[in-house]
Amino acid sequence: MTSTRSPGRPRSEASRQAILAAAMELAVEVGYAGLTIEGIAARAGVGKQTIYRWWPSKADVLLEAGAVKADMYVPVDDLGSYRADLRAFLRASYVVAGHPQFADLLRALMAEAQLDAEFGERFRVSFLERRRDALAVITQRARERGDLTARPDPATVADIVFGTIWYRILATTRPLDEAWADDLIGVLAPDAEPAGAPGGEHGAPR
Amino acid sequence: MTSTRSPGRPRSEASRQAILAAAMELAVEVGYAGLTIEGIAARAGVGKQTIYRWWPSKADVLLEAGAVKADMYVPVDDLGSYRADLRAFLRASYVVAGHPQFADLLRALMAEAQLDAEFGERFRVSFLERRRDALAVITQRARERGDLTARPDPATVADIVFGTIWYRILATTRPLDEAWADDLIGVLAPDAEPAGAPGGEHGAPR
Amino acid sequence: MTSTRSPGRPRSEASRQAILAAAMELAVEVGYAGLTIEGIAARAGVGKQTIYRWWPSKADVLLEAGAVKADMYVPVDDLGSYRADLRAFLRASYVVAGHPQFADLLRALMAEAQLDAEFGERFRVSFLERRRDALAVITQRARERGDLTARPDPATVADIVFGTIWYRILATTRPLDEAWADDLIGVLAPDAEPAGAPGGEHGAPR
Amino acid sequence: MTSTRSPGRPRSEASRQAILAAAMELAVEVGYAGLTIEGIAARAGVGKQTIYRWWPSKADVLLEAGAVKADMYVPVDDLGSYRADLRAFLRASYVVAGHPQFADLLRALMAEAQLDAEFGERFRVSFLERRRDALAVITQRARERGDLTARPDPATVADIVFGTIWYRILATTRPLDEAWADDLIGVLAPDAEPAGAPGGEHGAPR
DNA sequence: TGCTAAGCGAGACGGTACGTCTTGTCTTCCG
DNA sequence: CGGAAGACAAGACGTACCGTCTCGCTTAGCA
Repeated sequence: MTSTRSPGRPRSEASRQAILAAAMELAVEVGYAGLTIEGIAARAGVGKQTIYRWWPSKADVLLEAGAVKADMYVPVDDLGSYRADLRAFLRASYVVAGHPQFADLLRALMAEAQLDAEFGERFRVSFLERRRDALAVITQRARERGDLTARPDPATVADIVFGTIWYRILATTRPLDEAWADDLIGVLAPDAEPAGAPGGEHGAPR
Repeated sequence: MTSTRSPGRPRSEASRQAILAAAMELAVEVGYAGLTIEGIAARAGVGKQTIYRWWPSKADVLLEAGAVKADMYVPVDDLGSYRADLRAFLRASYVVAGHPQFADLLRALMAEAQLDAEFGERFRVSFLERRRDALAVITQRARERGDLTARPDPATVADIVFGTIWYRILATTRPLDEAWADDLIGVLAPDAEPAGAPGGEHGAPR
Repeated sequence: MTSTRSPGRPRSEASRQAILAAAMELAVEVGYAGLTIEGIAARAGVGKQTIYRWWPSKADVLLEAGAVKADMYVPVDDLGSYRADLRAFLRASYVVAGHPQFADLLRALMAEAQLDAEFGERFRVSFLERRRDALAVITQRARERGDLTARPDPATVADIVFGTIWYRILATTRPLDEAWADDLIGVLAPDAEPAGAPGGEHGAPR
Repeated sequence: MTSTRSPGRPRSEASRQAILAAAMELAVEVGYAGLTIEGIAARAGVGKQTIYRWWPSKADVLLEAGAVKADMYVPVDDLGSYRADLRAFLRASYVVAGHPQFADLLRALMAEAQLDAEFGERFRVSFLERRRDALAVITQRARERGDLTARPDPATVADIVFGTIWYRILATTRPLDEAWADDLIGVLAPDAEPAGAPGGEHGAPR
C-alpha cells in the first residue's frame, strides 16, 4: 500500500516551531496587546500567510504555544484523601500561576476569549474544560470514597476552585499561596471537628 | 463672594450624556470588540476629540456609562443573620448578572482590564474594590455578631464569592441562579444542623 | 541570465495611474488647497498607505502627474537666430502657461516649494532646473553664433526670462502673450535696425 | 459735535502688538508652515477669538506685522538719471531681501497668496502693487526726462525687475547682489557707450 | 450709579485631515 | 503546492488645528 500523504509540499514543521517560539518571545517582550501577526511573522522569518493559513488568530497561536505546559501541571494521583488530593491540585495550580509569564498568558487568553466568541469556545474546550475534567477525577474519587457528600455538588466545587484561582489572577494582584490553599480547603472540605474550630486543622500535619 | 468657576466654556452635559448613551447602544448593537471611538462620536453627534478629552479609552466610557447601575445593586441591609445577608447579596448579584447586556459589559470590561494595565487599575479601584467593600460590610457584621469565625477570613470569602460569580460569567455559559446561591451559602456559612440538610433555612430542597 | 526582480508582489501600475489621474481631477475640481491625500485615495479606490508608500506628499503626486506635459513644451530647435529661438521658447512658454489648469498647477507647486523645503529641492531639480537647461541650449548656441555677447550672462538671461514668466503667473492676472514676448525679446536681444525698434538704436551691435 | 466712537470696550492695542510680535517670533522659530493661530494666541497670551476677530488668516497677521518694514525700503528720490535711480531701487531691494528672515516671510506670503485667492488679492493690493507704484515713479520720471523710450513700456520693466527679484527669492538660492543689479541695469538701461563698459557709470569693473 | 455694548482670556465644542498602524488578502517567485 | 516577500484595500487609531461657541470679566459711553 502506498503512502496516504496528501499531494503538494508538506507543512513545514520548522516554520510552525519558529512561529510558536516567536509568539511566546514577543508576548513576553511587548505584551499581548502589543503582539501583532506581522511581528510574529517577522520574528519567525516567515510569511504572514503561513500564519493565517494555519491559525485563526494570534490567540490561537499562543494557545497552541502554551498548551504543552498547561497539560503538564495537572496532578490527579490518589493521595489517600480528598483533602490531600485537593491540596496537591491547588498547590500545582498556584505554582503554575506563580510564573508571571504564564499568568500573563492566561490573562490574555481569557481576555481574548471574552472579545472573540469563537476563540472563547476553542479556549473553553481545549483548556478550561480539560482543567475541570482533571478536578472531576478528584471529586469523583472523593465521592466514591465518602469524603464528599451530596452538597456542594462537584460542579460547584469546580466553580469555587477555578473561580477563586481565576479571580486572583484577573482581578487582584495578590499571589496564590499556601495560606490561600489552606483557606480554600477549610471551606471545601471542612474537617470533622466541632464547629467553632474552623481553620484549625491547617496546623495539622498533612 | 465671587464665583469660583474656572474660565472658559463649561463642559457640555448634553454631549456627555449623548456619548454615554451612544456607547451603551453601540456596545449592545455591535459588541465591545466592534465598538470604536469614531463610531461613538458619530452616533453621539460629537467630535472625536470631545471623547478623547474626557475619557482615556472606550472602556472608560463604558465604565462610566454602566457605573450608575453598578452602584444600584449592592444591598447591605442587615437582615438579621449572615446567611440571610449573604443570600440577599448573592441574589442581587445574579439578578444583575442575569441581564445579558450587563453581563456582556462586565465581560468586556474585565477583558479590557487584562489588556490595558492602566484601565485595569481604574477598573479595580472604581468597580471591583467597591464591590468587595460592600461584601465586607456583611462579613464584618457577621464577625461582630459571631456568625462568622476566624477562618476563612473575610478576604477569602470575598475571593470565593466574587471568584465564583466572575468565573461563571467569564468561563461558562451556565447562568447564576438560586441553586448556585444555595450551594455557595452552604459552603461559606454551613448551618449547624447535621450534614444532609444543606441549603438550609429557606426549606426548598431540590 | 536570471531575473533581477525583487521578491514580493510588484507595484501595481494600475494603482499608480489611478492615483495620478485622481490627483489631477481633484486638483481641478477642488483646487490644490482643497486637495487631500484621503480624497485622492478615495477617488482612486486605493488605500492611503499606497500613496504614502510611494510619494512623500501630495505635491509630489502632482509633480509626477504633471511631469509628462512639462517635458513636452521645451522647443530648442535651431531656428537660425537667437531672436527666433528665443521667440519660439517664449511662445511655447506662454502657450503652456495659458492653460489655466496648468498655470494653477504650477502656482500650487511653486507655493508648496516655499512651504516645504524638501519638496522645494525636488521641484527645483526635477522641474525648474530642467527648464533652465533648455534655455541654456539656446543661449549657448547664440553665444557660439555670436548673437549674444558676454553681458548679460546666460544665467541673468534665464533669471529674467523665467522670473518674468513666473511673476506674471504668481503675482498678476495678466496673461502672457505675443506683445509680452516682443517686449522681452526687445530687451534681451535688441536688434540693430531702426524703426519701431525702440531701445535698438543706441545698441551698437555687440 | 458728538463723538464717533462706537459703544463697547475699545480694541486693545496691547493685544494687537502682542499678537503681531508673537507671530513674527514664531514664524522665525517654527517656520510659516509650522505657524498656527493657536500657537500665536498662546504665545501672545490672547484668546484665539481675538485673532479671528481682527485678521482673516495667519498670513494677514504676518502681512501686517511685516508691513512697516516693507514701506521703509522704497527709495524714489531723484538721483539725476534713470540708471542711478534704478540702481538705488535695486540695491534697496536686495538689501531687504538679503535678510533671510524677511526673505522667508516674503516667500511664505507669496506662497499663501497662491493657495488662498482672497489673501492673494489683499497681498497684491497692499504689497505687490505698492512696490510697482514705487518703481513707476522712477520710470515715469525717466520717461519725462527722456532716459526711457517707448519700448519697453514701464509695465514690462516692472515685470522684469520684480520678476527677477521674486524668481531669485522663490526659485533659487542665489543671493541678490551688486553684480545682479549691474546686469539688470545693463539690460534695462543700456548705456550709449561702446561695449566693453558694461555696468557703466560706477566704474567698478570686475 | 447703573445700563448697554463690545472686546477680552479661556477653553470646550463639532469637525477634518493628518500620518501611522494592523488586518487579512493578493500576487509574485523560489524550492 | 507551500512558503517568503511584500504590495494592496480598508479603516481605526490618536493628534493637531481649524473656526465657532459660550462663559464671566473688563472697559468704555450713555442715561
